[in-house]
Amino acid sequence: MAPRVRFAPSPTGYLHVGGARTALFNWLYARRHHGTFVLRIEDTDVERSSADMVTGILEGLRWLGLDWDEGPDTGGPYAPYSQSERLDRYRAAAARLVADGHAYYCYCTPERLQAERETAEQRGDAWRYDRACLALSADRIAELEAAGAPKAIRFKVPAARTQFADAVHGPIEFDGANIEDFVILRSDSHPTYHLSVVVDDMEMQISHVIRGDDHISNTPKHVLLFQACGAPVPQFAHVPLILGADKKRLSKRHGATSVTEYQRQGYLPGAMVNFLALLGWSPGDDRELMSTTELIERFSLEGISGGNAVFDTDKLDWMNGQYIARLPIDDLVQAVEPLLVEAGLWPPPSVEWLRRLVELLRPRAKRLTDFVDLAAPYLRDRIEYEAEAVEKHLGTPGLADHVAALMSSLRAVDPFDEPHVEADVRRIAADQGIKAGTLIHATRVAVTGRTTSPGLFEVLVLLGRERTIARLEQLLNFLATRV
RNA sequence: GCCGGUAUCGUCUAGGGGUCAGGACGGGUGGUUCUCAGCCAUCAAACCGGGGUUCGAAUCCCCGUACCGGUACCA
Repeated sequence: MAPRVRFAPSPTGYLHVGGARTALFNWLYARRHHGTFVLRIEDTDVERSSADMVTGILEGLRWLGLDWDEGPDTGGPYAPYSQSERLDRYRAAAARLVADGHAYYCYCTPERLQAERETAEQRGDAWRYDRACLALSADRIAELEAAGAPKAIRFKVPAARTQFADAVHGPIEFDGANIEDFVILRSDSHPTYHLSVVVDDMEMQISHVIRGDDHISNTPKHVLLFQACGAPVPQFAHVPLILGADKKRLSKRHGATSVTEYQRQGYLPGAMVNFLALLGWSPGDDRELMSTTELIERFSLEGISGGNAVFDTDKLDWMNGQYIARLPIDDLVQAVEPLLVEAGLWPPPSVEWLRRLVELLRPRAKRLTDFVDLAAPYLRDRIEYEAEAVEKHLGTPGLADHVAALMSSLRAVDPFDEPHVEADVRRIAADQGIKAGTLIHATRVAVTGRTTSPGLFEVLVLLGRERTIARLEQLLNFLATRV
């Protein structure tokens, strides 16, 4: 049977890279096995959830190319896909559990529970709910009801051991004695996470639950709930967490954590997906650069590592550079264009010209945003000389004469292409009795203001004769004022 | 504290009773060259510790340690 998996983010924040990876693993699994990828919004925490966050999460997933078959916007056979619209189902399920004897009403006040925990803590003990309300007499219950006491519903955890098979960790077992009678329905009649996930996974026929490692200790509760509801228990796969460089859970302190932020910083979605896929998963061989199609073909739950993984920005940068290098040139130009516009580096002389510029700059860029700085000298009229460039390359005695010689020679070069321009520059250097490198470096400063650039002859040809000469002239003026 | 998980180069990982313990990022060195980047070559770099089992353990078992997660009327 085709698997049904789901990604169930809670819209209490943006799409975190950890969440994105969980979504990716689910998506890859669904696509690999021709199953269904369901997107469900877990917004039972009304206080902390917001519609904007939902929008942001959907946008992040779309940017990564993770499309869902059923979800809050697309609908599907098990709609609605937002938990806030499914509250009646949770209440019904909770009532059923009470009726079946799997759950019971609890009138304990949060204050009392809190106090118990604190005193236990002081003794150094763990405190689990003492089942006070399980033993309530009928009279007492009537009394509480008459007084209108608020009541929650707790699940009656059996004493037996609960076991489940985890696709990445193998068999995991918990002793019922270590699991307290957890609340499934709050006194305000909103479900807790445990109830809502299970009810939804059950109703939505989810076959595989692929989620973060941090849910392992919740899983026995969920297994118990599935069983109490008489539903089949899905296959679980708990994927390790993503850590920062200091091995702490990845957070704002470590830099960007939201996928939107990575998008803004100039990472390509393909690179992001490839990188995330390799964080905690391996195809089993040495392949690193894989297209989404390949990822789908090779993905398996067995390939997921058991241990947490550190998010290595250096490797992401490398990978992004690889994707930039392989992107079809027109796509790359299109991606860079808005950044240049935004930076006021617009318009270029022509589309072909811009394409050539991007081609020259491409191997030097790790992120799309790098193009802005890289391209700046070519898209501005005035060249500003960097101090280091002046110091290193403009101090040659008699440089003005050499530059003047080059300038007049360049006026006559025909055609103005790389081989001819190169031959010309080298000839002038020889005529002037200086090393070609000296003239090349000075010319580079003239046309870019910098010490580094793509190959000089390519740059000169890109700029064209007129602009090259204008910039050499600007250099001459600069040299004149400096003496 | 208790419960659960994890442990191979700095990082992501492959492998798995006998291997030169492989790859990638990052780092070093060299080559290409007008610079930078890229590309190519090359080097350094790891099986958490202790006990078993075994002819042989990094691999299997036990213990310990470290790290991570959970321990809510959050998700």
